Amino acid sequence: MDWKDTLNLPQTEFPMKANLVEREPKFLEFWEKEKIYEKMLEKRKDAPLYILHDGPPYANGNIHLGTALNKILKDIIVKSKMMAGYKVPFVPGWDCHGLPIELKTEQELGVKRGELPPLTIREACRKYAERYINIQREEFKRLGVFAFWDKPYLTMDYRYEATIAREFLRFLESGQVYRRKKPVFWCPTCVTALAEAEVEYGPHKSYSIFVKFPFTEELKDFISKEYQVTLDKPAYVLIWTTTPWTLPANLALALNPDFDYLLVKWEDEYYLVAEGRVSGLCAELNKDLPKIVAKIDPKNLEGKKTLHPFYNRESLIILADFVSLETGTGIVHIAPGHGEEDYQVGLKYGLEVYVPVDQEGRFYKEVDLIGGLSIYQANEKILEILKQKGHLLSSDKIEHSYPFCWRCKKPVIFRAEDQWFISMELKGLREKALQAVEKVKFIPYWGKNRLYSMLENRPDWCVSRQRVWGVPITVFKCEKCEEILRDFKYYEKVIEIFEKEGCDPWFVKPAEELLPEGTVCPNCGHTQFSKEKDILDVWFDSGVSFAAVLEKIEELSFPADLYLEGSDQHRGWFHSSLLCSVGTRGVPPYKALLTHGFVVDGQGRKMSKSLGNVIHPQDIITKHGAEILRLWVSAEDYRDDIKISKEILSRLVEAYRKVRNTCRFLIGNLYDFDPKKDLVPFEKLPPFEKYILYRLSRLIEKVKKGYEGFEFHLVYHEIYRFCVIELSSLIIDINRDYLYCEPRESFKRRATQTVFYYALDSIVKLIAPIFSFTAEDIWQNLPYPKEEISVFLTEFPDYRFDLSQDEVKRWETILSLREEFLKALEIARKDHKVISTFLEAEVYVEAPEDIKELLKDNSFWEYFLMVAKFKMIEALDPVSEPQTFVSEETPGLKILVKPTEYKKCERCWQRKPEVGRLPNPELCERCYQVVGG
RNA sequence: GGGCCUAUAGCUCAGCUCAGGUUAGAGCGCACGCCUGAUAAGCGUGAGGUCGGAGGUUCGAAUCCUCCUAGGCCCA
Repeated sequence: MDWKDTLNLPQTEFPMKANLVEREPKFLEFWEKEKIYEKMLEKRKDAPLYILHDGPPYANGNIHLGTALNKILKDIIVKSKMMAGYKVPFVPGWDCHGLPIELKTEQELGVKRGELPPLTIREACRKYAERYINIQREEFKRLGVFAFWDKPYLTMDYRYEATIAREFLRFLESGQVYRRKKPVFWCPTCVTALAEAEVEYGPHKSYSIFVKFPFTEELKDFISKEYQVTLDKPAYVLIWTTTPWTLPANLALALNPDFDYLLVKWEDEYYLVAEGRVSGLCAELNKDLPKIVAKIDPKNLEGKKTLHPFYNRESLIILADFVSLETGTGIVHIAPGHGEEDYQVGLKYGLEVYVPVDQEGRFYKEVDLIGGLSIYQANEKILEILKQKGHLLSSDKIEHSYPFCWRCKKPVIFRAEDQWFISMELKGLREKALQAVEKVKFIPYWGKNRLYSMLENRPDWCVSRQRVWGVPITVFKCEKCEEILRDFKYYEKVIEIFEKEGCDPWFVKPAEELLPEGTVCPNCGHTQFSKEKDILDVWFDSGVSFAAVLEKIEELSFPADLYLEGSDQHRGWFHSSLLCSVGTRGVPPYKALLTHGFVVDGQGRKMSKSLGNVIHPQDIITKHGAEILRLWVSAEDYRDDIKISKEILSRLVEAYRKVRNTCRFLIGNLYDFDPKKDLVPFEKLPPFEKYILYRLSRLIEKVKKGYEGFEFHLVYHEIYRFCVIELSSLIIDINRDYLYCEPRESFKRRATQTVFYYALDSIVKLIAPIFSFTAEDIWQNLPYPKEEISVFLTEFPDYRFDLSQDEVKRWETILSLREEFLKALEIARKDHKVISTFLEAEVYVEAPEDIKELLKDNSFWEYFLMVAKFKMIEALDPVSEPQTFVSEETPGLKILVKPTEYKKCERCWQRKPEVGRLPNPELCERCYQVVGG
């Protein structure tokens, strides 16, 4: 007969193949239909709040692996915190305003800047953002992310726009905002100022010219007298520049006060250069070493003047620390209107912020010689003029790193414009921000250092943009005396309008309709006011999200427990949020900051179209399922860069199958188990089962700790390892005989099932934040009554199964002895070929005194090693028995494996002495009893 | 060019930042073998690392210091 029918084989509908790609949407549907996330929150309505505040992705384009990684990490936190007993309302957001969308929209409409009225563009931008919000929302949902998808926050919501304006006014009113001409990155193509974040660097070909600034008579005299030299030939200060077009704006020449300068004679002319550059210059200019005429202390020259190389005016000699010896002549041409450092040092010397170039990069008509030319045309013309005047020493071209506009990819320039700034100093914003950093917890710890040094060094925040898709800088100015209205009372009406209609009206209504009736200038009594035209930097929009979201939405609270973004956000959102919050509330908007790295390919290189190594989330979802993406996010240590490759994915797929299959085996063997009545109390369990449960409680401990410390890769590895070792390779393999062959109700079988029950119950909950789809799949297939309709409505297990230290040690020794026996058995099978399966083996062992005690229970070891016979004997002789295995790990341990003579029980396949001697010759005693003779 | 970070077996990670100390661990993959009552499964054994490189401190360094190389983020 076929004894198979008498066994308790596993039974389950839970499929081995997950078919994730097809089945994931069904779980998404289930979660949505059953409102699982809402129920989670409802269930924890009185639990302590945990606020993870979503950093808004830009509402443009599809999601990529970086955004997917970010949202999955957040989801793992939302779910794990919730299952650890917190209430975690997660409101997703989108950043909607800004140049990229405005440019895209113009492109789609086929128009250029300014060709359409602001409201038309704004309307189109709004539609564009909406479109991508919907796309991205679906993509995020597909990842299995739980959130308030139906009520996200959008920076273009009317109420949000009103908040942005209000928060700006707080800065204005508190005296932290000023307007000043200042060089900023300026894109002449897009005709706008750019934020630092909107500029990218790349190689660029520029001129490389050496220009002569003639000494004034006064300077000649001074040097002649002071240094006892006769300047019988023309004398010049020599400078090097890559931007000839900035020469018309030159107002000064800067020397480093710490360098020595030389007056040298080359051919028939005198030049002033830094001593440290002379030999370098000779090489570059292909000249012989010059004759040194005098060594000059730059401090003596401060305040002296040269002539401009082609205009009839002078250029002031000044001192500046930033002048270096790396390139050029050690003397820097200063144009305060066209460079940040130039501007800074210009302020110190009281230089004018002179800008002869208009918004589109053309010289103003009234500029001599080059009026009306673009800066590129001017480059050529200036070279010509310099040559003509004999003031061009050398001209060449070089390739170097240069800033480009992140949208149009064209080179940008530095150009001073009237801009609005939030001051880092006026009200001590920098100091307050630095102090606030001290109060924040950083994960990893070095984030603190990074944010700190950025705040320490950053310039004032230029918040104005000359565009329309954004929130206006709500400032009224008296048309007569130019007084700015700073008091909030002048703006209450506008804010109210914004709340109801958004900020469109600002662009079309006259000032008097936006101001409270009867407003008069507090300074001069005038009644006519003008509106500011610029809009706010988008970083300000997202920077005030704490005010628009955390403070406004009832379920949330300020400050947040956690902000979680990529490491670039130290200069982005982490930074702007901190400034906005500290500047208006005096405290940081977050208690902790968590940073992750960037997604790179298998070789650690960044993903780029040009390298052709880009992987899209969609590729992985349609091939493996979103679950694999979630595993990837959890398995990798996000503090470093996060690698992804085909090999990494295939390892994840295999790990996934292992976990799934292990759970499937547990499910299949619990089909007749009712925890209510069949559960064996821990104290009554046999030692091995107890040990496994002890290991399970250690796992639970580690996993919870892993979640708490945001170390998800440890969670992943620990759970995976537990499935492989403790479950699959140990108790499942060893106790399989009990499950299949012992009577259903037997103690041995119920004891094993008890372990399975605890293991399955724990694992399904512990993996849920990561393996969300699969945990739900398992939950829906549990063979016993479920406590909740979804695994997400449960909490992490808190079983504690303790063993004494001695008992744990004992088991560790038993397991290492087991490894020795397995080695011996494997050698007997593979090398000596005396057995083919361990079930056929007889094991004889000679043991050292200290472990004899552990090896004396023959039937335990027969069960534990799954062998036919186990026997400890006094002495084994490797000489007479050359097949004896001598342990290296455990000195004195010798093992001899022999094939058994016992016959195989046809039911349980174990070899037993009594097989053949019972009424049923095919069976062993146990099986004979079980099948009832 | 500057700031911060990373570099341990083919892959993913432990160990290492603020305590330096036995032959550097795990799982997967790979090779070989077993099983065929988890079966597009399962079990076993084995081979893989001069801890990115070079110096230094120390009786002793994957762990501390310096420099270099490669890569990432941010800035110029």
